Amino acid sequence: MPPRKISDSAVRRLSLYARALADYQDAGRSTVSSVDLAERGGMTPAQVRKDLSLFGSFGKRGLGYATGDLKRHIEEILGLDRSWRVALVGAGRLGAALFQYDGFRRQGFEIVAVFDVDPEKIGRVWGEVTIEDVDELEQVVRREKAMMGIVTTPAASAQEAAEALVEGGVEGILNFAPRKLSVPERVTLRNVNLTIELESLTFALTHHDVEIT
Amino acid sequence: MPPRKISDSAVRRLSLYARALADYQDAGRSTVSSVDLAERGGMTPAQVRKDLSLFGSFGKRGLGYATGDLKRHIEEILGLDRSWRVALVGAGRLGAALFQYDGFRRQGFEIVAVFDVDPEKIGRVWGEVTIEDVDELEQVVRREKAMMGIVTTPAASAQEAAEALVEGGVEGILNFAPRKLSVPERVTLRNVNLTIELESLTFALTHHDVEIT
DNA sequence: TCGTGTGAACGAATTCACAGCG
DNA sequence: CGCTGTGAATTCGTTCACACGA
Repeated sequence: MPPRKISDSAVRRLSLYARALADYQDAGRSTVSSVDLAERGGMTPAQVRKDLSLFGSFGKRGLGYATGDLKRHIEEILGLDRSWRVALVGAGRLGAALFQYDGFRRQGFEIVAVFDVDPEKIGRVWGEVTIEDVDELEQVVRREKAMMGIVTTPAASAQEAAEALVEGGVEGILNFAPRKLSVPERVTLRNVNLTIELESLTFALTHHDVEIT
Repeated sequence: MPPRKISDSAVRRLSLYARALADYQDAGRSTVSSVDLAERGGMTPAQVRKDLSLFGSFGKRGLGYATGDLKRHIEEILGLDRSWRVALVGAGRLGAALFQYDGFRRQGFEIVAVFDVDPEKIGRVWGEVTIEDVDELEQVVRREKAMMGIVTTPAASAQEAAEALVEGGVEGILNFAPRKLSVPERVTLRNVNLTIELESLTFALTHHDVEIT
């Protein structure tokens, strides 16, 4: 039922729908229309319907979508109907912030291992996990069966971290280091570059007259 | 010389070019081709040339682009040839991580005020700034002439934070709260949603056979 | 009637391909 | 020759508009 190919932006919109549906559910709405979802997420109703129709026919004509039903469908599509074991490389401030971030746990992301190079940090206990030496990364990741890795190391060590994660068997990496990583084809890579986000703002403020699409 | 309109992705690529150029400069390369820049940033040479040509003719045929020159041009285009005063709302872990983040300072982003609601945190000193009460936000932001704001509050207080920032006179907001913010037309808004980044990964891992474009 | 689902139309962004200049 | 700059071609994503079913 999923299509052969899909745009990343469509996938991200699914996440937005899931969140909006959770809110509607909390508000006691048993049914929502594509118009509802659209204004909630800042897109058009047609886009909502198109996105959803890629995966099936979840709505009822004249009525809309059943809130809980659609939410479950989307969560299943996104793979959120299970928990995900995650390894975190880099126990700096950003790593700590992500480790604590409640939104992750709530969506079923479980950080099962944390790594750093700093002897000062190795051995410290964060909640249920003990910070381990990156030298142990591959074997620990394999032992803990982590499927995804998050890289918050400095740029210089990010590639090394990624390679160890791949060796350990992760299938996806979320990279916060400002550096292009090379990973095998089979491993999915997503980058978050905080500097670029701010620079996209400065461009807009520097060129108020330019429309950014 | 800037076009009437430009895609956000093109702007973000400019940031990537700037970083790549800095690296080439450090490596002593006085000239780079669109092919060099492309493989460094994971795009095509044609795209690099198209992006740059939107803002001028910076290259020499048969030679390529002068590294330092092009870097300066791009930094000017992005507005990085000056410093930016930034207000940070939310002194939690993520706020702390961003406050410390060296990449920001290096690009000329200066966090000149930090706010929180927690009486425990208010009054604490972070480097050069003292954490202040969000009640003071508007006047402090105005006094400090902050042009941009970063929101790292919980979702529930994010809209309020954004409104106070706008009242204080900021022209751009970078929002990390998982919540759609409404701001006046003239204010530029960028969102970073960490959960969506991870969910975009879980989708990919759940549908290995689906090509994500 | 209301709102979905979807082929068709549109528009935007990327890639092609080559003329032109150093 | 090598590589840029750019119109033309193409691909991709979004929006339109309406048939259809509840």
